[in-house]
Amino acid sequence: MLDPCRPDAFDRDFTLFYFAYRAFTGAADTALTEQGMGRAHHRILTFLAYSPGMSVGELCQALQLTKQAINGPLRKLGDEQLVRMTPGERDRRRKELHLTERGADLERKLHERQRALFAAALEEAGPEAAEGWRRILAPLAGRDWEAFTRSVEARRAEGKPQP
Amino acid sequence: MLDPCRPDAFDRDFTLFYFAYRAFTGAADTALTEQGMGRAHHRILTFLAYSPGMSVGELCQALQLTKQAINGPLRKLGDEQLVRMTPGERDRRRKELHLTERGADLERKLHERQRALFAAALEEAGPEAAEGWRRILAPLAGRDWEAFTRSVEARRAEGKPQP
DNA sequence: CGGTTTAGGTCAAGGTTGTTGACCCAAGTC
DNA sequence: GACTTGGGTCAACAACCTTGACCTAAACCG
Repeated sequence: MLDPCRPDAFDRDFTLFYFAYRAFTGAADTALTEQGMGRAHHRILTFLAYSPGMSVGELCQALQLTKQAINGPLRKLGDEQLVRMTPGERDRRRKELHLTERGADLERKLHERQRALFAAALEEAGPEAAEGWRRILAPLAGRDWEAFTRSVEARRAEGKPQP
Repeated sequence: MLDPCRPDAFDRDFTLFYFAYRAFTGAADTALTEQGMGRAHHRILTFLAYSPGMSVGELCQALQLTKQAINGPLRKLGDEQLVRMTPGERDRRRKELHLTERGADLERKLHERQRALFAAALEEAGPEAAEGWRRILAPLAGRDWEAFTRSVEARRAEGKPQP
């Protein structure tokens, strides 16, 4: 099954990956540009939608950006009432970040099309398609992804008991 | 099957997408940085591996970059004997771009790990995983991808008869 | 308690990477 | 011969991110 010399089929997958990612982010980016925002804002919204309650530092680590780079976009999102920042209960130095109603709405709007495309692919190709996608991407994403999801679930587990 | 309000499962997929893409490009980028190259060089190699014979203009369109932005990286790749540029047969204004042996070697090295991960996922999850991956990504990639693959196949069909 | 570490914010300088705009040549088209 | 097109080049500029230094407030610790 494995051609050791050159499994050329993958060349196509690599360019497909590139196109898909660019379309994925590009659509949201152009929508945001009209509101004076960009890639960074998009990413923050995406991450907070999946993982509410992150701190600034965790966000920096997840996005691999410095705090200086994050500060501008994050402040703008706060000013626009899209992200709420509350001091942590146990450690008030931490800022816990959450989407506001408006922020969640915007995130939904940004990914409306992508969700629809995902859903359509599931309808057409069945849930195995989504499973296949995850089984390919997760190994590609590697340790960073594992660490990230672990931290997300830890936060979730911790938040549930005392809401 | 479709929750119209918020099919929240996809939030996770979106962050996974981000991590996977970053890991995918990041690995190659760091490898290239040591040789004074970067993202753009990586993309050019990837695209030429899948689609040999592209012209400079087609490459610009595929990568959505201006000719000024492409010129530097492309020249460097030529200087390093990684890419060969030959005037087109029918239209000598066009430059037809191909990987050299060394270029193909480098591309293989850059994607070695990704190929292995793909292959491992196929071993483990079966070919449906790769099919699922493509059935999700292709709709996401949209028209640009369709147009691109069409042009690639047209070039292939044209090149075959008279090599 | 007082010293040290940690989370976060801010200012400044610098680099990389891309853009637009103008101008050029050589090769094709009419 | 006039015009268009593929490609190259120079220059100015903008977006974005980096490093590095310095600051506050809160937490930790002997």
